[in-house]
Amino acid sequence: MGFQGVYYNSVDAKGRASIPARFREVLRETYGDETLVVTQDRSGIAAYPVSQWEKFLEKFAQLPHDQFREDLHLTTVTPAAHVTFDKQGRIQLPQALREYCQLDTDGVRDVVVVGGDGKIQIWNKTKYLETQAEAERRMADQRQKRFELGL
Amino acid sequence: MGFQGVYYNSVDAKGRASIPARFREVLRETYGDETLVVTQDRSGIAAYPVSQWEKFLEKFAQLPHDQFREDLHLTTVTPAAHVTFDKQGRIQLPQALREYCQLDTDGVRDVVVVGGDGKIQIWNKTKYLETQAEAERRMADQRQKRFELGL
DNA sequence: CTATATTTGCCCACAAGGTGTTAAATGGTG
DNA sequence: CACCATTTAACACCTTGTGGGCAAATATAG
Repeated sequence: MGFQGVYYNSVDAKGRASIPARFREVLRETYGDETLVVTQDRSGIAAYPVSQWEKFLEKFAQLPHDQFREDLHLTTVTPAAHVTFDKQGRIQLPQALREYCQLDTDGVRDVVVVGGDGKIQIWNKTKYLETQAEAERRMADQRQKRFELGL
Repeated sequence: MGFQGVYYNSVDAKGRASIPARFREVLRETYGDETLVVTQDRSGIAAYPVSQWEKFLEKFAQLPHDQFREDLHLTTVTPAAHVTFDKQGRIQLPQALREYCQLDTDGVRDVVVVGGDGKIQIWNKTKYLETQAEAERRMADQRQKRFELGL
């Protein structure tokens, strides 16, 4: 099983984020990795097992040199950083990424760590709740579709 | 017969909720499951027998990558957690879900556990009563429809 | 190039949260 | 009213997250 679940955590004054023990376990056991690659992702941070990230890089290298590749390079490849865990299971988030998802700024410390298969996402909690609320509002009109899926 | 009935229960200080013995029985005998998958559902928590949840996931995987799928992923797939019963028939509700349905916060402990076919719903009791009252108000205008159904 | 500040990593200790068990309370049923 | 099933309370134990101190590394200023 991949990364699964939503966890409310916080970053400390030094910009360290705790990654749920469960996720660390999956990282080791499913991916055999000890390291994550963190980068930007739709106003949040995405963290990938290194092995997965490397697979992505190979595909990326094959891309034709067009606008898409350039944009992807700028937004995703360039800001990426390899991070390792300290003894307490925390990773150090690069300052650039913290700024990018408006952490840090005036005492914002609450983050939401979300597992989505193959990757871990780290959100500014406020942003997460807003995004979620919007999605929910849109979903309200889709009861029939939900029902058809067995929910 | 599926899950049926309304039960007023409570969550303990650590966020565990008792699931009615009747429901546990149905879970075992009708679905052959020992585990539930809990997730968000319209400001409450929905709990599905794992087997049902897996069927849903298969259908979900087939969906085209559009807005609806993304919203469903964010609100339903992502926050899901597998939970098992302890000796007393309780399940541990993840913190994120408790917060989502405003449990826990300032000593709110009362929940309503409702059976709806194929799933179990867990509501904040206050919210449940409000929702119920609204539904009843809307129903007042539907006497004809009710009559046609033989009520 | 040296001195001073800032960041980063490492370690410890504490607090909060989760798990399991036992015992008491509650509520339905005969 | 008494019995039984079931839920709730209380407790101890373990895991996990969080904050702080300190030293090494890096950056900044003199």
